[in-house]
Amino acid sequence: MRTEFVPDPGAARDEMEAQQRDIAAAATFTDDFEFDGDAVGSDTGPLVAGVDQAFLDDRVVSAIVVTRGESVVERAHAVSPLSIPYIPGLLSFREGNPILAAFEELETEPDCVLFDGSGHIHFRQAGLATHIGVVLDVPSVGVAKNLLCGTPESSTEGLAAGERVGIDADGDVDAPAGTRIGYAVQTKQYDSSNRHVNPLLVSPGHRVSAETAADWTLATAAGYKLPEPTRLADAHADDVKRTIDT
DNA sequence: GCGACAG
DNA sequence: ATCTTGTCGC
Repeated sequence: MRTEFVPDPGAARDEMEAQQRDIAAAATFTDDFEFDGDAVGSDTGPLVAGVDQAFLDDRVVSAIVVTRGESVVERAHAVSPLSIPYIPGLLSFREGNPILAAFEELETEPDCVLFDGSGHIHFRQAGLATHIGVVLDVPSVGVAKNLLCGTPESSTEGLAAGERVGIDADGDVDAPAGTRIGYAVQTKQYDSSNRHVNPLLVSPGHRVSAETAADWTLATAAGYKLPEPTRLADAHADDVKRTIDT
């Protein structure tokens, strides 16, 4: 674990931003290995983990669910106190350590981790998925429901399931304009209905390319908008939260 | 000064 | 993220 990159909620804002630039420099937005879509659906394929959180008053439940093909390999969670409020662009300083606490409870070593939030799609190219991915030095992907920054190369409205639209860096991103930082990914869509499903905003966290990040998302989606590992982690976090109550 | 902004 | 029942439309 890269302890020098562990987030410090007590740091000053400019120090947090400086650390994010260092993390972006240490991150890799290229593929570490070949992506095998068929293997992902196999029971002998890669271990994919989903991470999600549920909130209480001033505490947070961080849940991790590791899957391999159709089966769940392991579930883990941690309950932690929240030290700072949510600040756009500094999410990892609020939720990073709680997530790392859950990872300490995890025995499995995932081949890829799906985080709820952005990775490369970030003002300083170091969103939650990138930050934690670099700290743990594990291939990671950021899966968000809303776009933090960047500009779609074309309309992301009415995409069919399986389609993707590139998201490029703009003036809000600390990267050359036009740099491909992610994709709007349509994992689910109603074909014969008036209803619409908004695409997910996917970006590489660490050790994966933007294209592969989108591939992982589509390969682990199973009929629902969210990738299966993420859905399961979401449900697990809620279960634990209900057990604790208020 | 105003707007914009993952969870 | 969270507070929450019904309700619209496959």
